[in-house]
Amino acid sequence: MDEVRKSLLNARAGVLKAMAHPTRLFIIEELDKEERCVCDLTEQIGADVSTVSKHLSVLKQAGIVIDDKRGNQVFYRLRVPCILNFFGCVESVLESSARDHATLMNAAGK
Amino acid sequence: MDEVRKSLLNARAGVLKAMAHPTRLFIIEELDKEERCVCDLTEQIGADVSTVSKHLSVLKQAGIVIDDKRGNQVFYRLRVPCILNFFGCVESVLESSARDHATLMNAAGK
DNA sequence: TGGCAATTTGGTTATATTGCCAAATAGAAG
DNA sequence: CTTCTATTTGGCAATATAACCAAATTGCCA
Repeated sequence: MDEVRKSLLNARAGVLKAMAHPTRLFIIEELDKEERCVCDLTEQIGADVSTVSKHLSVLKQAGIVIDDKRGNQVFYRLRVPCILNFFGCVESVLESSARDHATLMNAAGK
Repeated sequence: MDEVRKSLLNARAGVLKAMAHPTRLFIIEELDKEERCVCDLTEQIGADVSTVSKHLSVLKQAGIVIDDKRGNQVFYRLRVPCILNFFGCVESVLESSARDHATLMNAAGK
């Protein structure tokens, strides 16, 4: 496989991998509404602050969010809002899976 | 966090996780062109057949591809072509990362 | 039927991820 | 300057992924 293509695929996979976690998807959705400080996200998520902080650093390193320190709080926001446009398609994957599953169940006489 | 929302986030993360690997992205791109048998993909990828087969089963279980056995070959194709629409956005994440990185480098006088 | 070709599955090892706790940092406020 | 609050970092244990090899499976075809 072409070296250029390989590194492009690696880069893309990196972005997807950063998104591929329920907590991080939650963060992305929340940040799409408006910026949030770590403390607010932590309260919403209900996990340890250090855990949330690490999720945020994964998103940051992937280039998905950007941080802004004001006072002793750090506010995060989405850098690339188009990210959420993807979910319509993800949803259609989920729906067609469910549909096929139902079809199979019917075919099986359940 | 709401239980319904939690399970939706889990489902979405599952689809993303299935995509978040260079080899699987490669497969998705190739299948977008036309269906392929495992042997063709294996040759293009240059990994062990069993490795490719496992990647395909990950994609299949996530509902991204569908398989069709004909003779002693198995052909895979995309179930939801819209998947590739996402990459424009992924690319913009990568580009803005690169741009910011360059900006930082300049600011640092490199 | 016996054997070949394509694919999947099981097993193993190496590596990566996740979540929590504890400790380190950074800034605000007294 | 000391303390309190917000956040990040380091470390650890549990779990998940990924790649390969070997073995099992499935369908052709002689």
